[in-house]
Amino acid sequence: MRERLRRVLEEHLAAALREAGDAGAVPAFALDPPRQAEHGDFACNAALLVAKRLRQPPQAVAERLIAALGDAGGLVAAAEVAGPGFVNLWIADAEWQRGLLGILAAGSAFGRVPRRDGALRTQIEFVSANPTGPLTLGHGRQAVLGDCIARLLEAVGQQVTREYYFNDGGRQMRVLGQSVKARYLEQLGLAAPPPVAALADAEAPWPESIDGLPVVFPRDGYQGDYIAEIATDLRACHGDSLAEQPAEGVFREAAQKRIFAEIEATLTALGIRFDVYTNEKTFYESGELERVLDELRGRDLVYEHEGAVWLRATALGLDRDRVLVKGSGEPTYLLPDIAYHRDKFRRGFERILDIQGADHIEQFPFVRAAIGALGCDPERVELVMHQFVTLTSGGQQVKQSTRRANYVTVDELLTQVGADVFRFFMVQRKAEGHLDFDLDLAKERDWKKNPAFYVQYAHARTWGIERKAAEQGVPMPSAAAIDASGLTLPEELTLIRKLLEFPAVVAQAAAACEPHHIAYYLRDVAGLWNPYVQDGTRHRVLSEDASLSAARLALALGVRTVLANGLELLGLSAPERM
RNA sequence: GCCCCGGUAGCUCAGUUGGAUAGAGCAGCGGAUUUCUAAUCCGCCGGUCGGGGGUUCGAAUCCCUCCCGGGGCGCCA
Repeated sequence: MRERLRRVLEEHLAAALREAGDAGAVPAFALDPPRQAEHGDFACNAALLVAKRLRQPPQAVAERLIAALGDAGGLVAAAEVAGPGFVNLWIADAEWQRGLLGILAAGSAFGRVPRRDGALRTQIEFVSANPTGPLTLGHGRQAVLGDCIARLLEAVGQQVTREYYFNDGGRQMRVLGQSVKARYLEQLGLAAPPPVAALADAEAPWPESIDGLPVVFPRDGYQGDYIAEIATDLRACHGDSLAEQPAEGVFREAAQKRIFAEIEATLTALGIRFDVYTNEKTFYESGELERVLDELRGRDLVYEHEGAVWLRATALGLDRDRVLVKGSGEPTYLLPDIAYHRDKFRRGFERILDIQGADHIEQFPFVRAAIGALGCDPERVELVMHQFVTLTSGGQQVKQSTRRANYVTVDELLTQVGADVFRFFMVQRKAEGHLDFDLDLAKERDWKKNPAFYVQYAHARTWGIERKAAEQGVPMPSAAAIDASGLTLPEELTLIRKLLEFPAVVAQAAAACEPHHIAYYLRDVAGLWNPYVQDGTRHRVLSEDASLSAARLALALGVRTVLANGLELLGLSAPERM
């Protein structure tokens, strides 16, 4: 409808410009629902934009535009010039009613509009946590954010691959193995646990031994309880027979295996499935690291300094150089990351999206620049950055400390609030801002207060009405033969207008990779629908008037369609009753 | 010191890529209904958009500058 209107306006503008001897193109003008309902269904600023070129005051241009427009073939019910030269347009009721039928006809496809720029093959990498411990709230936010962006891109026609990149070698995992072995030895009475005070404070003295027993727990070890649990499991299976085994072997492997299984279980509980898991080790084993290094060297982007191999990033416009291979001969994370990103291109992805926490963004420009130097188009690699999550409970911020393993995990929160609420809260803020997770509000079970339930309940209500209709023997309207002309109340037309905005909201959210727009939009729809149903004294959906009842049932189906499709985009369930 | 991200109502945050009188939820206040310390409905209050300058018909939005908060600036990932 809006596009039809836009085309008509464009024609008239082009004609006016031609008449004035201006051969230039029609500028891109706004045609949007204004903030204030009194300003019409759509407001257009075109007259303001071309006034100068026509050498006429904007108001006069607007007047002429309206005169030329007429009723645009029954589309427009009224038009006015307002303010400095806006054209406010009112759409005929019948058009809105027709629009509702369009929603019902499209069904689950409503809002899923493939964009003109085609079905890109898109790869989206997120979470990518190494298996050293349970997922934290920051990971949780990234997991939900990445998955929702993937859903949005799919909705506009892109072919999305969800990918998780990890490293089960390297220093982190070495320390993990050492941590588990230390707990194992402690449980067997062969080692002493480090004092609590020393663990809590990085500056505190670290004893070599206590009461004749050695302290083997690493200074920078992983302190979470899950480490001790893994050790306990090993003891249950193998008794004390592992005491002489190296930390690198069975300890590290057992820990990695179990922790990864837990991460996958958490992601499954969140409703997230990855298509591909890529291990950093792949690039070591395939010799790809050497090749990348050689190619960079061939472009004079590599040099040696103090025993290390450096990337000459300053030659690529960055502010400093970075180490690719440490003096120990071990690559830093940067080199495999470059190899990995090139691999993404080689696998044929046309668009590459990295979701990263604010602490990792420093890395991105280097990868991107290096990729560009290797002949890949850096424009195709995009970064979505997100800030951290703080947890508030009882008006107080819950202190989180990674070092002391004193943090709330995704799992813990999921058992308290459930996946739907968790997802909604995580995706409801824009990514670049800090997210304050209000635990009290998340645990609130009153649908009126908890925004996730508020939306879901609005959906469930459409089913409640359908059940009521069935009880009363009122048939649901069949999509082919709906007469929506009875929907004339202002609140009904407002609702339809809102429902029809959905495809534009999806398109915008997808284009910007900003799923929070969907969350806000759904709350708005629910905020119109819930009071409409609640206020049953003024207008009941089901009444004596059979055709009016049918029209309002159609409205309920329209609301259900939009809410269900929107909840799906956010990965929330759309319950039929609550 | 340098880089990135934020600063909008008491709190948590939106603000459609420059549009008209800046919005929502919660909190607060008032009224209505109501058989309980509850619940529901309606209404109200609430703002120098961090400060200052600039760009233009028009700025929360774009540019410059300063202030505040978070994160980063490693041969850790």
